[in-house]
Amino acid sequence: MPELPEVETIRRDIEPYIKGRAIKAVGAIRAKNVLKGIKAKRLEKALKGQRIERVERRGKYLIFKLASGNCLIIHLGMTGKILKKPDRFVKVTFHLSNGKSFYFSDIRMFGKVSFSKTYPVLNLGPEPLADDFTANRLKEMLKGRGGNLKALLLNQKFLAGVGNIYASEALFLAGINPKRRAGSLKFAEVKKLHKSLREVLLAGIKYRGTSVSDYRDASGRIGGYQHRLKVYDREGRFCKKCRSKIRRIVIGQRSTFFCPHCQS
DNA sequence: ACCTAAACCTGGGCGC
DNA sequence: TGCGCCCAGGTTTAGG
Repeated sequence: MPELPEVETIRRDIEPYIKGRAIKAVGAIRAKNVLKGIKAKRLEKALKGQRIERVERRGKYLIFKLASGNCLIIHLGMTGKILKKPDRFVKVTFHLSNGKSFYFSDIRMFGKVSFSKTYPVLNLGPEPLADDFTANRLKEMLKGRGGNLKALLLNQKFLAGVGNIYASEALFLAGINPKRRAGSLKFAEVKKLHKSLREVLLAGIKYRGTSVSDYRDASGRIGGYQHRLKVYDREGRFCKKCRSKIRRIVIGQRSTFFCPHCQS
């Protein structure tokens, strides 16, 4: 489910709700599959009494920074949610010192909850919305890459936070065919792609994420960007620019949507 | 480096 | 109603 804009929306929802509060207790229900590198008992022991200083996002990861320097790390996978009110798929419950709680819920259990004594090393590419991600930097990153461009945009070690929806949308906005070789882009195209990536991610945040199926914010509400998608999930429908039919192809086992006319 | 397939899971939608 | 497919915002691993 959640790509950079969805994770950022959740981060902004949850930080003021939990900031400065201590974790009083941790509950785990059928959570074995979502706890990575730590068992429920040890996680509770490690977190108990710790004050949450801030919530950061790196790529698609949420990093809950604790006053001790320890970190709670959550990746939402495909269907993971952070909720202020529980639903029937809650796997881990975090009870806070003020009597409130927040919940990690996940139907498919591709999400992961982990703990680190220090700030985690996540091995991710640059943050697309950071100032140091420039068109020139993207040009250098693409140089000599022989693989498929759209597949590369989904590679978190290449660029952090872009997922299947925003990759298709950015390529449409840039007018670039998803089947292109990554290293074949001319600088004018690199500049367009750079701008488009930032534009679609910022718009995704502005409209509080894309709910084509499971995504919900921390209050359980749907996002708004699904109404603004230009190509994703629009196979067979008319391109909003040129009225051609949007096509769906598969690249690297993932659905990829594009306009064959605007992205020739 | 790069590609493919499969695996991890559950639930919803659709055709029959 | 029900069964059997197919699909899904992600990541990892194995093998070629």
